[in-house]
Amino acid sequence: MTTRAEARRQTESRILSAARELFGEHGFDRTTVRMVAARAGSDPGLVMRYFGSKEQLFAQAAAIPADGAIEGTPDEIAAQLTAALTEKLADEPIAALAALRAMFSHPEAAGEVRKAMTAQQRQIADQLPGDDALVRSGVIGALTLGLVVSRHLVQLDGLDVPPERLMAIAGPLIDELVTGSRPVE
Amino acid sequence: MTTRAEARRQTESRILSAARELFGEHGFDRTTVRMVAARAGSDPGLVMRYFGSKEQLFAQAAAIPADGAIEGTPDEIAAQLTAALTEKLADEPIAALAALRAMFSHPEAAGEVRKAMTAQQRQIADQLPGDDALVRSGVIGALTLGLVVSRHLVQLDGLDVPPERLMAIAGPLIDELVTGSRPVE
DNA sequence: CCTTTCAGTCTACGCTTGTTGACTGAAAGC
DNA sequence: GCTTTCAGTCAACAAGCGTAGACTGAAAGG
Repeated sequence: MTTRAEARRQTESRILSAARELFGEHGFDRTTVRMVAARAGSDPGLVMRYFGSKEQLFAQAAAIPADGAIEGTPDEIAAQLTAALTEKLADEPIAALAALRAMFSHPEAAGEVRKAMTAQQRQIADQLPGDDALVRSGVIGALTLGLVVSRHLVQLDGLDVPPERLMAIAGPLIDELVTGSRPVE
Repeated sequence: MTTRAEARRQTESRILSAARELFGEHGFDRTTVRMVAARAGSDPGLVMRYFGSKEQLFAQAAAIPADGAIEGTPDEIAAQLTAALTEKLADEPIAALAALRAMFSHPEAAGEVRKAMTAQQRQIADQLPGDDALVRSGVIGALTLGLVVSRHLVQLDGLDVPPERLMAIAGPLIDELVTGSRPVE
């Protein structure tokens, strides 16, 4: 027996999943409410009733999953950053990609991405040595973003290798950025 | 006296400029033919007649400006890459940004970006030492993309500094990627 | 059992979009 | 000077969009 409340919860959840998938695949503009409803085996009108508007549906579907706080000694920070990046390179981070996608076509979402990235970046910078810590942690963010986008979205040739091989190259860069050390000349 | 041919050239050029600006600002989907025509002081119908379709207009407006071939010894390559990145960080590369923006909402454009990046990346990899040269040159591309996007599009806090300060940090990373050297432990 | 509630469906609206084609008037060609 | 060409304008189109609201039928509640 399916109660009414339960049916509703399931439907809402199916809609949200479909929205996450489609926003991740096609971005905000090229995803229509009708597409979401169809994939969820539901109805456009129902989507509107449950989520208010396409805008609000997006806000819930593409809420940026906050990376856990990163803290500790520089060495520990480097390890955590490396682990987080490895994970992002391994399986497609749908939600994060949706957010990035949206940033480029959807002004409001851009603000969200900026806020999320800035917050994390400041938090990291506070724990790094050196007077250009904020810039360095910004470069870490840029490198991370660049790698994720280049691998998953652009599907750049050379990056189509196991995450471990990528990290063998990117890892030392992160270490260097965290500690502020210089490479051998 | 303005000849007819000259007037046409000027109009096409105005349309193309407006398209470049608007595609760069708002991406493909959120830029309408009417907006382009208005900014160019022209007419939507004329835009269609001259460029065929919005799609073709975009193709011409956001054609990715091929970076000049990069070649020489590893040291020379590193220098050229550094110079190119410095330039990209200094002034907004509108066309490239438009292409990147479009990539997130427009699958076909992603293919263009892939082609352009892949070509350059292979060309560089051929001249680098080491057996993981292709991966390293891919990471260089990712780092470049990440920095440009983070600075100009996300407008990330820490990266809002003079290009020289950024390059003081990113430059060594590129050197390291080019030569395949390891940082001091 | 009868009424109320509410998940889910269907239809249609107003609007914007890319695109087309008929029209106008001035430059080009003879 | 007369015809042809063609840059530029205007109005309208079909299609697709987000959204609203009336409707249906089964579960909930007394």
